[in-house]
Amino acid sequence: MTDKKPFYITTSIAYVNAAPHIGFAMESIEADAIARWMRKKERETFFLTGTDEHGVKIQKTANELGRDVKELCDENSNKFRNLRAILNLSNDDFIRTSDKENHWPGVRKIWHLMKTKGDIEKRKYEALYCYGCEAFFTEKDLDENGECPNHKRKPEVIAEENYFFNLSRYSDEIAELIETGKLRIIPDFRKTEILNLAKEGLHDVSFSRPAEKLPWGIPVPGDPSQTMYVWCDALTNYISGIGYGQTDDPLFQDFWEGGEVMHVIGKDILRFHAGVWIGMLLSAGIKIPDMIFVHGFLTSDGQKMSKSLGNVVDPIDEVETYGVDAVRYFLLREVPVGRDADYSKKRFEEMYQAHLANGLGNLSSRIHTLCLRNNVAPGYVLDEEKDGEFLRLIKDAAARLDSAMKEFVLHEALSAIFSLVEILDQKMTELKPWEMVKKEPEKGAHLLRNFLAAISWIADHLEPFLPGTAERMKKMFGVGTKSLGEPAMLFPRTEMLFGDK
RNA sequence: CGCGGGGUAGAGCAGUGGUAGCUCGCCAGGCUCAUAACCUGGAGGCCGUGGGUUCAAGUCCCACCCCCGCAACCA
Repeated sequence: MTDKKPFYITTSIAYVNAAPHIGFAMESIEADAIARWMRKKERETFFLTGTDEHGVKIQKTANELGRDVKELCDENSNKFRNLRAILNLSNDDFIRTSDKENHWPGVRKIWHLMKTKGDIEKRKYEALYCYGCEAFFTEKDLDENGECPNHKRKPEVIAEENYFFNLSRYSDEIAELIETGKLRIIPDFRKTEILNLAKEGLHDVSFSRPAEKLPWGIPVPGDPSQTMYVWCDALTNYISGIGYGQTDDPLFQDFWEGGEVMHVIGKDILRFHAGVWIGMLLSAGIKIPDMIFVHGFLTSDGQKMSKSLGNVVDPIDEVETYGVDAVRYFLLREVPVGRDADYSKKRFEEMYQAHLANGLGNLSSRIHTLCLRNNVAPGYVLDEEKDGEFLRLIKDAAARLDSAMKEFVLHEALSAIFSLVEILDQKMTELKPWEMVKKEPEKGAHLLRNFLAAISWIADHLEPFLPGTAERMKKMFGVGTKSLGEPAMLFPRTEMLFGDK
C-alpha cells in the first residue's frame, strides 16, 4: 500500500420524500466501513453524505400536507442527518441540496463551465405528461393501452423548451475511461453492464424544466424561467459538499483534485453516475472520480420492498431491537458486496445468535473470565519464538482481511475476522487453559496471554465494521491499559432480548 | 428483440478442469472456562435441461428452459 493519497468517499444523497430505508442504511454503513478502514490505514479520509431535496415530488407532498416545502425538507433531512448517531456513521459532513450557501454556488459554477464549453443548449422537447401523477412518462411506462397505469388515461403530449446536456458526445470517452479502469466500477459485472451501455451510446439528457412546473429547485443561471433538473443539481453535491464553488476550497483541492475518490451508490443509479456525472465533469474540465462502488438491492423476506406491500424494513426499528452493530454486522457480512440479498428477520436472528451471541460474545466472555480469575493482564506482545502458533493464526486472518479490503469485499473481510473467532474456540477446547492453570500455572497464564492478545487483535480490527463493539471489547480487555476491564455482555442471546424461544 | 445477473444440500452462498465445500438450520456424541454457550461426528446434492470437447466438467463450447434487473428521479 504505497498509495497514501487522501481518500474521499461519498454515499448517494437520499431523497427527502421518504423515511430512511434499510437500503440506504446499508449504503451508508458500507461507505462508513470503508472510510473507517482507510483512516485505520492512516489515510487522510473524508466521508460525505447528505440529502437531495428539490423536485416536484417533495413539493407535491408539502402541498398535500399544507406545509412549507423548505420546512418539510428541514424536517425530513434531519431524519437522515440523525442516521449518523443511530448507525454510528463517521461522516465528516452532511450536504443538503437546498443549502444555498454551500451547495448552490458549486452547481452554478459547473453549469456555467458546461455552458461555456457549449455542452448545454436549449431545445424543444416533446414529452408525455400525466396531470394526475404530475409526472413525465416514456412509452415504456405506459400500460398496453398507452395509458398512465395509475390514472388510466392517456397522458398529454407537452412541448416545452428545456436545456439539454450533450452527453452523447462524451459516450466514447466515457466508455474508454470505464474500459481502461481509469474509472473503476466495482463489482466487475457492473462494469461490463455499464460499459455495454456506454458503447451503445449515451443519450443527451434534459437538464432543466420550466420554472412553473418545477418551482422548487435551483434557477438556471441567466434564465430564471427555467429550473435545474435533478442531475446538475444533485450530482454536483459530491464536489459542492467539499467546497467546490466557494472562493476558498482547500478540501476540494486536497480530496478531489489531489485525492482518491470513491462513490458508493445503488445499482439503480449507476448509469447516472458513470454516465451523466462523468460527462458533466469531462465537460467542465474537472477531474473524474476513481471508483464507483455499486451495491445491490435488498428484498424483504424474498419480496420486493414496497410501501403497498407494507414490508419496508425500517433501519431505525431494527437498530432499536437488535442494536446498531447487529444491524451493521448483518448488512456487511450477510450481504455479498454488490449483489442483491434478502433481509429476513429469521435469517437475521439466526446470524445474530450464531455469530454474535454464541460466537464473538461467548468467546469474549470465556477469555475474559479466565484471564480475570488467573490475574492475566493485558499488554503482552506475542513473541515470534514462544508464540508462533497464535502469531500465525493472527497473521493468516490479517492477510485475509487485507486482501479482502484491498478489493472492498466487505463480507469477506468480516468473515476473515470471524473465522479467527471460530479457531480460537477450537484452540480453547484443544488446549484447555482452565486445566493448564491448575497443573502448570505459569504455562497456563502464558497461554491465556495468547488468547488475550488474539481477542484484542479482533477487537481492534473489528473497529471499521462494528465500531461500538470494538470499543466495548477494548474496554473489557483493557487494550492499551494495564488491567482488564469489567466483563460485558456484548450480544445477549435472543431469548435474553425477547424473553422467549 | 437486446444487454446484464442468477439457477450447487432445507435456507443463504463459495467453488480457479482432477476425489462436491462453507455458514445457518437439523440429528447424535463429548466437554464444562463461557451468553443452555463451545468442540467432534452425522444425515442431507443425478451442481437448471440436452448435447459436445477432454483421460477427466459445477468448472470449457453449443443449444435450450426458468428467475431477477434494465433511462429517469423509487436505496
